Amino acid sequence: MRRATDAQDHNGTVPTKKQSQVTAAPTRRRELLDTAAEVFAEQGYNATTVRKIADHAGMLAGSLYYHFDSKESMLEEILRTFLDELWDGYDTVLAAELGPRETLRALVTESFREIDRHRAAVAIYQKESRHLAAQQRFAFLTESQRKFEKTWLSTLERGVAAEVFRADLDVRLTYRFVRDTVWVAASWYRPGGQHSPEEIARQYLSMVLDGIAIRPQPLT
Amino acid sequence: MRRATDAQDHNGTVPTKKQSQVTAAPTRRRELLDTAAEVFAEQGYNATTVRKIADHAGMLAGSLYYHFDSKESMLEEILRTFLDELWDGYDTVLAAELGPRETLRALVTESFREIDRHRAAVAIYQKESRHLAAQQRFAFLTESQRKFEKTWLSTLERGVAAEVFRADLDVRLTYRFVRDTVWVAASWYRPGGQHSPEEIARQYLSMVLDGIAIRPQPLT
Amino acid sequence: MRRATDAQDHNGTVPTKKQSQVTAAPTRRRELLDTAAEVFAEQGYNATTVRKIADHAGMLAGSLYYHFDSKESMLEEILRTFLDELWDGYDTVLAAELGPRETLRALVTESFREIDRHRAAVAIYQKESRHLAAQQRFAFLTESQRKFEKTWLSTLERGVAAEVFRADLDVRLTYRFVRDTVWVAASWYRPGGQHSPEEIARQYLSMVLDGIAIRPQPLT
Amino acid sequence: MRRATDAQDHNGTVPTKKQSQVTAAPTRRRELLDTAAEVFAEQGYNATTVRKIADHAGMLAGSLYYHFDSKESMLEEILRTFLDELWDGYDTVLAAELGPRETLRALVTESFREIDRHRAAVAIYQKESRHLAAQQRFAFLTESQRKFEKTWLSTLERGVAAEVFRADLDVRLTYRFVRDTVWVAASWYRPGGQHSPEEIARQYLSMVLDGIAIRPQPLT
DNA sequence: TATGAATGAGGGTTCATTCAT
DNA sequence: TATGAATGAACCCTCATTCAT
Repeated sequence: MRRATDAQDHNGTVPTKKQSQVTAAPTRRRELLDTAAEVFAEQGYNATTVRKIADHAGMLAGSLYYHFDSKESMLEEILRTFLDELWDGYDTVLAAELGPRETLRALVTESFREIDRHRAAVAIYQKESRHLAAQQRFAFLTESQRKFEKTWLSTLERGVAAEVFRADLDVRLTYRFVRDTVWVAASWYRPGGQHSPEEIARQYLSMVLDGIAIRPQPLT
Repeated sequence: MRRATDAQDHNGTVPTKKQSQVTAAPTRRRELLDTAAEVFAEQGYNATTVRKIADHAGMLAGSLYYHFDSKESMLEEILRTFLDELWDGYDTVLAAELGPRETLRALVTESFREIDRHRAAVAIYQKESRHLAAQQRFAFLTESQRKFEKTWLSTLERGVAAEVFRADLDVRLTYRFVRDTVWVAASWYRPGGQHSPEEIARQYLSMVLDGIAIRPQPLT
Repeated sequence: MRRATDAQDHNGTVPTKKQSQVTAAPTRRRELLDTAAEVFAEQGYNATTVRKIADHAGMLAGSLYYHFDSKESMLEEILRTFLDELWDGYDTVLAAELGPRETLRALVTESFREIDRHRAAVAIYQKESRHLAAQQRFAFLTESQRKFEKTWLSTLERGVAAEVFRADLDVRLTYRFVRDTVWVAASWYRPGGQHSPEEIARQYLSMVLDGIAIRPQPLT
Repeated sequence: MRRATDAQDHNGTVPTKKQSQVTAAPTRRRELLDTAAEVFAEQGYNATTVRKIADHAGMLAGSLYYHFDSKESMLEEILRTFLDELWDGYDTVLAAELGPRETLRALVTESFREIDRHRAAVAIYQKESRHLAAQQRFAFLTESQRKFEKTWLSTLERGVAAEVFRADLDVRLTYRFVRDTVWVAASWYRPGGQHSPEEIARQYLSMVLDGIAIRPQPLT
């Protein structure tokens, strides 16, 4: 867990209380990162020039280097911030030690909340994480993914053991199914739309758990 | 002649439907496109240099321009070829005028077959189509997407009307759910793996239709 | 900072009519354009590499793109600036509504002054305008040429009507004769040489009007 | 006078009688050179790709290399052929040892005949000779130019001495005036137009010798 | 004689980055 | 903090040329 700059550690967990910090710097930093994330998400990391980010932020390209070491460090900070917060949420859920079905429900809901909060970051993660993972600097992505997989797989397995989830399905396949199903939503989700993250979570869970087909009425 | 031919021998022998004449030119063209698609899929279109493609093909960067107009035209041909074939398959399915449930089953199965055949192209489509669609040249992507949406939505609606699919779900949400669920598979699918496309389709359909939860045994 | 400044100090201090404010930017721009024009004129536009221009300007090739959009846009600006100034001069002459002979004299003199001021641009115009005119971007060349032709032809015709110019010559031929005769001078003219533009104009006019042959003494 | 290929010497003087030679080769060679010259003249040597020439000739770029060593050798042969023929004509004129006025008349007429015969070559010469002259390979251009200058200057000087040409003009200026005046005609001349080369020569000579102004009627 | 395919040396251009002000 | 100008590496692409067939 090398960190490019020290400043980073400081605002990793300042999401809800904004202006509380006296120094304006972290706020500006966050604004710039949000701007960058938005552009990265829309155009792709590679296709995004530093100039475009600067344009959106109303400054010149060179000026960004007063705030950040490099384009890549911006990307890193965006993804790290997102993942840190995601795991805060997940860890809280896991700490509650609910049953498998409730755990799954809670994780999915938490995921949609993160999509709501970090839509851009999630979209970036989706598109870029695979080839970024190759770089040493982004090893934390791989690590997070591993934790992620472990968390979900074990939840699913607990569910199968408890006869809450079907046993006739390939667990890895199910895992991918659930995982993708949730996260890809970031590609079309627009915060402030007609569905709240919780409402979307409810519908998704309903589909994932019970399917989209009407069940044949059993006997009656 | 490095990796190119490896990927080649696998799905390279598709010209069964196209030109029976084994003219060298089209073959070489296809080989190069397959190579390019592989690299595009792995590293992203923007991050892929023409040089890298040429390396994989065992030639120099400039030599590619004997066969193609530009890097972009390679991308275009890759996507077009894929979509053309996809719609061949879909249209055949639709022409059969099956019931909604069977149509959905057939479309999903066909989709996984396309993923099997054009994994790289699908992955590229997934990652790049959004921002490519802005360009006039790639307008066909938008058009295809529109047809796609219409096809799936109407199938789902027919199913709801026929009381085959649940009526309590937002249809657009369901559409996105099913669509994404299927296509994202391209991001992890590896042809020649332990599951055949049909087997994966079967399991996916089972999850999508009936959910992953065990149904509370009625009566007993 | 090699040759650029040499050529500069010579005709570089022209901004008397433009912006009195000595903002650095426009000056730099002009310096670079003068450098580029010099190289274009000497080696031909196509044979001139952007790197050569940069070398002459004492910078790297890429740096030119901070100031200009492209090599072509440099060419465009060079030609446009020249033609704008040329027409400023011509229009002033025409506005004076002199007789045909005086008009011709004034136009020729003005032309040599422009050659003196914009020798490089004139040389470029001479060599490249024909095939540039095909491009939409350089349509202004064709337009200027049309105005040019109209101006000269009408002056000649007025002169013929007024029995100042010979009537036994093909007017178009005469037009080309005068036009070429003047402008080709740019190919050998060197500013600061032994003849001032006005002196050259005088001699040229003498040849054009009265010929190089000694007239048979008419009776006396 | 180095020559790239031997074949060259053979068709230097075959212009009028085409198919007389048994071997078709030289004819093909000449055709290709004519094609090349046309394209060079229209688009400029540097802007002309070998492919364009080949297109015009109905073959592939590589095939030209069966006939010629290089693009540059084509250019060389085009210019050499033209200059050889030009000097044939000039030398004939000079051998006649006419008076200065008749010599000038004959040289100008001969020049227009060459323009008629080798329009493309003349245009190329006009545009490219300056920067080609720097290359060792094209030293013959400089040499020819020197001879040219000597010929014209001495003719003019003889004329001044014989009180046939005006003495009040700078001879070098007059030389350039006459020279340019004639040759630039290649830039607009179209063979087969309404004026024959001889007719154009006559009018040009009239302008050059007597001017375009009406002489003030002396006494009467 | 001509083709098809490839080479390899640039050429124009982009862009992340630097740095003096 | 931000700007303006420049760097330098890399990128896409072009093109004269080669060569086996």
